Amino acid sequence: MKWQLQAQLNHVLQTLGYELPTPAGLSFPANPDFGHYATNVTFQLAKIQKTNPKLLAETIATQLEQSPTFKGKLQCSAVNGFINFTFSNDQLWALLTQLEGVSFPKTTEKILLEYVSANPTGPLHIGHGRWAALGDSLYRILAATGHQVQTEFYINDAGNQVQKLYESVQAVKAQTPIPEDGYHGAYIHDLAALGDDPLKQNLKWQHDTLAAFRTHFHSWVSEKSLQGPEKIQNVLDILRQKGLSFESEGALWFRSTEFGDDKDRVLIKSDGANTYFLMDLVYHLDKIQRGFTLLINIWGADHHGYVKRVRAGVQALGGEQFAQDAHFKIMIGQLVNLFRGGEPVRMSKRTGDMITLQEVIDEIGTDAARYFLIEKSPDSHVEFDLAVAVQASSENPVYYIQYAHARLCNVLAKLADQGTPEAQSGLPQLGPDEAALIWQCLKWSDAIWEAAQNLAPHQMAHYAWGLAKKVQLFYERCPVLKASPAEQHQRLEIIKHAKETLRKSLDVLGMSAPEKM
RNA sequence: GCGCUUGUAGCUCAGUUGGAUAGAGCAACGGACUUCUAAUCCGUAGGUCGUAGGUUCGACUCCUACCGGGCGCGCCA
Repeated sequence: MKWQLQAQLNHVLQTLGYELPTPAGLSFPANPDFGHYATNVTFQLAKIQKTNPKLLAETIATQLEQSPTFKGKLQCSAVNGFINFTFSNDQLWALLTQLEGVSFPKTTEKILLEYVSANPTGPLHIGHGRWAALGDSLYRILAATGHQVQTEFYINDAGNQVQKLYESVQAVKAQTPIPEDGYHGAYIHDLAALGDDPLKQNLKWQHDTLAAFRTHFHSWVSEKSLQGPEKIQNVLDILRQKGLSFESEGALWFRSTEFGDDKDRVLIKSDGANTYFLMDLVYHLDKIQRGFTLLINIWGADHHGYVKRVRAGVQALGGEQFAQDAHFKIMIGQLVNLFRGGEPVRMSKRTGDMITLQEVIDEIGTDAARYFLIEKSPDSHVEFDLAVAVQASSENPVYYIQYAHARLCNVLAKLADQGTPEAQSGLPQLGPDEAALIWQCLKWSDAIWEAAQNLAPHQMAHYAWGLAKKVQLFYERCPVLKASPAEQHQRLEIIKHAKETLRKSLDVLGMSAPEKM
């Protein structure tokens, strides 16, 4: 909605002869008295024209309201120098009932979203859960807003860590001590007992956990599959031709300092082995060669030191285009601290190892786990209390949102039994709680579009909560079953839309929308 | 030491990219159950936005310095 109105607004301002330095933007006023949308374009204009923003706002507001585009459709008023836009209740009703689907601005980027990409050397932990919730919700949000997006899991199945995994499992089988720098978790003993290829088994476990977490990937790319000599040679050739590699101390280096890295990085070690970094460059060039124009990576904060060198590499290989954040985004998620009833939880009671994502899912369920991991901005360090997450109380927003959905389903079911009211002629008389709920539903497209633009799934968690709040209020104050036929008809329309919007909101969060609770 | 990140109500966090009187939830206190499912709703209280400067019509937001938290600084992956 917003971008369409924004486009209209800019068009009208242009025809009125106002020259804007940047297109006028719309925002949601914090105070509901200030209408549904607001613009501060008057402040920018006043600066250029050296006039008083308040007077300017009054002039423009009048002009806008009289313009053919907005006349009779939108109330435009000048307050404190802002211009506020308000839909009448009739207009809200029309928007709700006449809206046929939602169209988003066209996008042309081909997006590859890579996330989790855990080492196949052990079980996933709660941090992986956060990247999984973040990545999968982001995928759902991007897909729902018309983006071309694919998700991918990169398997680090080559190199020392995997070697150590094999050695550790082998040691247990041979009943010899596990090497000092090997893996010592209880799961190593499980792997030894199972007898299968430990790497494949770990991958299966990870895959199963991610599936239980409702997280799905279009592709799983193995590091091994990229080890063909021609792919590696290709990367080395490009760097050499651009004069970005050099030999020193028996190793081959990438001159990443050329692109702002703190120091140059080794590509081929003096013992002749490829570094993990070189393989990552091969992988990223492969992404670009597959035709993706926007790469998004989600990494844990413990890898942020790696950002500069990979950016440098991608810029060197993919060209200037990929130097821009617009084409290569690296999202850093802060780590998660687990608690249970206020006490820190690090270790699993069962195994004594780091508590796994699977154990968290088993304990609190996928819905709650996903909500609490997605609720906060990726930049914030999450303090996640497992005891709160399972509480069936008002302390728990998961139930609050799902309960709102279940309540609406219940009313709809009862209404279906008792017979739905006939459509009424004439315009509905909307009360404030009805209008507020309608507006919250209409804002869904703005909310999801902005969450997509900002790569910020947590904004959808807040939106969903806000919608649930409006639903609960409506439920308290606007009975449906006992309403008069006219009221019942309009309320039925509203809760049908509200239910569907709640369901869509829960869906992009990867949460279920129960019909009964 | 250097780099990234973070600091907002007692607690957990938002803050629409520089706008209007800084917002929610929980906890606290007071109220509402002959209900469409009380897993709910209403009200009250709670703040020098880490500190100090700077930029401008206007700063939680941008810049600088300092203080505190987290993480990272391998020819590991």
